[in-house]
Amino acid sequence: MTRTHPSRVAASGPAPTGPDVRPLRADARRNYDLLITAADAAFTEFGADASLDDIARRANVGIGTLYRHFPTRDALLAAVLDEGTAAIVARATELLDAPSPSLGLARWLEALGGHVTMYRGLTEALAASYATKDEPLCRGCDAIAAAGAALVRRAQAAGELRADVDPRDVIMAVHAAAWVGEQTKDPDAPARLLAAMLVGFRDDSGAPAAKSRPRRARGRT
Amino acid sequence: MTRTHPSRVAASGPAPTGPDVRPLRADARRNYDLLITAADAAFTEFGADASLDDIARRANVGIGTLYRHFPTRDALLAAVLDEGTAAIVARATELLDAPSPSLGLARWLEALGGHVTMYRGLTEALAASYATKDEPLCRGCDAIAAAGAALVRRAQAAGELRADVDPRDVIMAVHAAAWVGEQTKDPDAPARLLAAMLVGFRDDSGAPAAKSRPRRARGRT
DNA sequence: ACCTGAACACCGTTCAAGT
DNA sequence: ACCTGAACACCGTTCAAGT
Repeated sequence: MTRTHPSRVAASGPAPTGPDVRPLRADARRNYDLLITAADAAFTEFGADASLDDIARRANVGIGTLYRHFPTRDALLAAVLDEGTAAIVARATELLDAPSPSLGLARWLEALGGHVTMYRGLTEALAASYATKDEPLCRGCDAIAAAGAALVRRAQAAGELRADVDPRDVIMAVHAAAWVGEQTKDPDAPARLLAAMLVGFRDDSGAPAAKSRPRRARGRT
Repeated sequence: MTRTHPSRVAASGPAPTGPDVRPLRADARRNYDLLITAADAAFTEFGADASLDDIARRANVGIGTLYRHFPTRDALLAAVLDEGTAAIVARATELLDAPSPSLGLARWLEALGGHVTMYRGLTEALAASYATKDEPLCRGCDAIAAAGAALVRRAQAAGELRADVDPRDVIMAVHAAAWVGEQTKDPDAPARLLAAMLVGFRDDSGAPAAKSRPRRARGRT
């Protein structure tokens, strides 16, 4: 039983409508679609770290075929998210016409929060790829970042947001709040924390200089 | 090469100084200590998801012995963190005497941020256990939560923090900022986000009602 | 009472063989 | 050109056999 995510756009059938639609052989195209559908179902049921073997099995496709189409998990995830990414970007341009800049921004951040929590564990994958560019998953990052930046700058121009706030911080705030939502049982915690950050981005009162010192540990490869 | 974490207390030798120190056979005790030492090294080098096999190998101990002493990864993690947890709690009682309540709180949150980033990936493990109680890793959670709550209430009593702020939200804010620090390359991002949240917790101006709707996905078991 | 390590289950990834 | 699935490497966990 897969419940539907609030931010899911009416699944208009799997469609590789990316900018790079080179022609595929008929069977390859069919397998691509089967994989997208199976992946969406598996990610929905098990989270962003669902078994790739299982996805291939659901799609009635050899595991090698999955790897041929999507050399990495992130590539598959990116493909599945394509529609949602496009929807978020479109929503941003809509909201640029909202009467209140800050409210328009808030609405968009709400939509973005829904998008990055489409699958359990997705926030983490997205945030990580957002940091280390050139990852396949970050294919839509620039578009989303640009869309968000436009809304942020509009709110800043209207004096409804501090001028020195980095638009990327605002987007990161949504990810952080979404992450909290995955960790805690309190369904309102993400909203409270995001609201607090937005107040902090708006008000000019000097915050106490609380620094957190993240550790730069060596990766395990 | 393992770098030293800023918040690491001078490693005064591995010591199971927990409240439940039932006597162990000499060899068992020795293995316990070897495992703690090896685990700390492995977690430092590879993060909180270091290979348990590798830890047992480093300790010159069978993998079964590791599981006998620490039935779960979280149990091992909790044991390794014991010293740090005690230090954080002690620091809180110290800071209850700080001249400025809000500054004392800020200093403590700084220390807490260091603690939860002792190993890469630790923030996530801690935050998750913080939500779902009774986990072994959350052995020190109550103590830390209580210590933080005292500092929060002191700041609230002094009017330096909004009265309706949940102390757990403040602690969660530190975790969220620490998580951001693990995702991004920008070393100042966690400090900026935490500062913003603290301003939001202090100021009374109604924030735009930006809600993020977390998804309650079914676990994979 | 405690230790050991083989055995099992599982997953990701590659690649030689097929069509 | 694309598909398949066996093969490999790796990891977590258990448990029968040992001391």
